[in-house]
Amino acid sequence: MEDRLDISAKESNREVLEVMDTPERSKNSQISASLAKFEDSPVFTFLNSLSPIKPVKSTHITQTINPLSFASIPSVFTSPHVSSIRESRFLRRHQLSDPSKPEFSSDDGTKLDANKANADATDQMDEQKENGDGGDMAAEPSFGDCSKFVVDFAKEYECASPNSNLRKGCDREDKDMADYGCTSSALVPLMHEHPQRGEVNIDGVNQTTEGAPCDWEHMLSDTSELLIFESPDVRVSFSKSVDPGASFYTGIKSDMQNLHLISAVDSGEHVVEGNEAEVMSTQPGEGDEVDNAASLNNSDEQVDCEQLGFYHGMRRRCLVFEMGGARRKHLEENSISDSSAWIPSDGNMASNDQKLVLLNRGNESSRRLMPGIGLHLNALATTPKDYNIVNLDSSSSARLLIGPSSVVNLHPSNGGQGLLDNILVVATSDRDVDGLEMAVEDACPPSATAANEEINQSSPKKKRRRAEQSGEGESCKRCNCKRSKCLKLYCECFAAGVYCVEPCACIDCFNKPIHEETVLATRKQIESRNPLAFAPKVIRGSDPPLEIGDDSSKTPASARHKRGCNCKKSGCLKKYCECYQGGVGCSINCRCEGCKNAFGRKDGMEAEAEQEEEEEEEEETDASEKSVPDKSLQKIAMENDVEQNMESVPPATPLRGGRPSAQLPFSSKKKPPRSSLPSIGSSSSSFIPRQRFGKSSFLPPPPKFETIREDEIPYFLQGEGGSSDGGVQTASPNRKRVSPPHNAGGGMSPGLRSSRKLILESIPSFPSLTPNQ
DNA sequence: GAGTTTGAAACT
DNA sequence: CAGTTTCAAACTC
Repeated sequence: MEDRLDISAKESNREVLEVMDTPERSKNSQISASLAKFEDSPVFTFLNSLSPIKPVKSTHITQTINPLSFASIPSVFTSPHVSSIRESRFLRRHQLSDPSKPEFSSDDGTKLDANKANADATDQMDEQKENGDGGDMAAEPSFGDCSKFVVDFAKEYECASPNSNLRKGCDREDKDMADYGCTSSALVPLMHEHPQRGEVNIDGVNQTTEGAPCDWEHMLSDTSELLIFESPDVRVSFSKSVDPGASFYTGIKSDMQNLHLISAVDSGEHVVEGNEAEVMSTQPGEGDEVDNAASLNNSDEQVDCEQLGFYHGMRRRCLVFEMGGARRKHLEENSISDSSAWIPSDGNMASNDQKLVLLNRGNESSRRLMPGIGLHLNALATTPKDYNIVNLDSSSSARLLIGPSSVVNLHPSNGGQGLLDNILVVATSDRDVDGLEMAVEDACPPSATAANEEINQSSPKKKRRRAEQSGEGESCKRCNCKRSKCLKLYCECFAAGVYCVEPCACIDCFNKPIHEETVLATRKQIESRNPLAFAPKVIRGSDPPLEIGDDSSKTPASARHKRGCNCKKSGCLKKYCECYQGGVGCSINCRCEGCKNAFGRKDGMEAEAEQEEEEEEEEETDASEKSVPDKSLQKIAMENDVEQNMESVPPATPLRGGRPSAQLPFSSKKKPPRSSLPSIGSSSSSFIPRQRFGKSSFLPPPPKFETIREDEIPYFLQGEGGSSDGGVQTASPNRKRVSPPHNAGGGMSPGLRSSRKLILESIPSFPSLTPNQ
């Protein structure tokens, strides 16, 4: 009895002494006295009799208690229920706990807090002692303290740290991490470093720092894992009550944590993250983003921060037309910075990849915005489903399928580059992403294909050769506007939604960040006139061309120019033709005459067209068409031969080779009722390859325009497109014939091609979609 | 590199 | 909405 009381009293004193001083001592003495009295009380005696633990010396206590504590622990780890309880406790503590143990954390702590914390701890211990429950109870509380530590630390930093605001960001994250130590392993060491701490806990439970520490460490380690693995709730709760931004990031973080869980070796990290999440969740505003971003990866936080800063510093060439995009952009930036940070750091490739993916996913899920059409650049082209993690093998080649159109291989060796590519790809698929592209590579146009190609060409200079080679440079917009001030769609840059850059030879250019307002205003104006003005011009259906036309095979991936061309003389065999330029075949939307598009002629050409056309148009087209087109075709054919094959696309050259006779008929005059638009349902399979290899598949012109998958088109856009298309179609002579009903598709989006679409739809492209049927 | 051709965009 | 003009890219030489 005596010993025990003494011990406890000493410990209490010690604790208090550590923090406070004289006043506490007197208090302690008083406490001791009171305890002595209490000792004599019948209740105490009774309790003692009940308690399996006998008042023994500290050494004994240690021995006895450890086992007990362990006994309790296992249950905790194994039982979800228990864990949940623990979680609740964790949370509760979090709420109730005072900012505590500053002494352990760092200099930031305040004395008062420390005292308070110690006092609490002492009290707690006393209570435990009084309860006479030296076994599980004792262990539990102490254990709770551990978690409490974590939480408190976090909280402390959040609330108590004088610098909290100022230090938001890298420093802070860094420090927090370090101080908290929050990895399980770190946490334990912390205790070691502060014997007092150990005493505190020990008092009620396990007295010494000897021997126990190991167990503790182990225990804590497990605990940390528990917290992370079994307490998703905790993380979630963290994000609550936070500003949206913070929540958002936290959420992402959670995801990331999950990912980490999968691959991470160090469980401790999770604990840290948990705390981190909490901390971050409480931070308001912009800081959150920064902090979160910085802390996306504990191990990389520092780097991330740097990266972040770096990235923020980067100039964004893309036009930001929508706020929604802005945020997303932010995220992407983060992702990029993270990834870039990872690149150098290497070892984390795997995790990095994962993170990258997560980020993207997070973006998509949380901010899938389909704002204005204007952002066509990327936004329209992306779909969550498109973000697939094909393979996250860090060791060999992590393969990420990011974005609708591209599959990128991340070879460790390739490392940075690969990652970058991925990022770029992602960017490509995302609306705001152009910013990324720009940042990394100047101003590559949205077209996924082009982007990929460009990107692959490590040298930025390569992009510029647009003038040199028609085929390639296109991806990067470089205008040469003289009179439009680059504020009209004439300007490729502007049309692409990017700012003009150095390589541009434009005169009097207003399409620069400096004139952002002007640009935005102009853009708005244009959009008001034509909502689809900035929308992707090419819609890529994922399914194989459903078009039945003879030349159907020609059209790769059933992609179509949204509006269709209006070529009269080029035979759709030159870049004058937008369809051709976009690497897609002409469709019913086209009003072209004498279409010879190597990628696919107008649909209608087939049946009806042929008949009528034969009659009407043989004359005109023959001569002219053949002359020019032939060259083009030949060229195309060659190109196709070389590069094609990537897709299942039928042999290039379809057009001429396919049916010369048909050509004539093509003349624009009549279009078959069928619509050439790709079916909505589409397996991205065909699509992806195409994208990935860009021009490879069909050849010549790398798509000049950004493309979007039809199924990805937002409703409003579809409607728009449909109407607009329809409008155009109806407007054109050809169209009139067809005049597809907007809603012909039935439930389908209004805009898409009617009749054909209907048919296509009936054929389930996606399993997921069909289930209903 | 200059000039021509072409078709989209813009305008009336 | 049709016709015309403007524009800049694509193309040719």
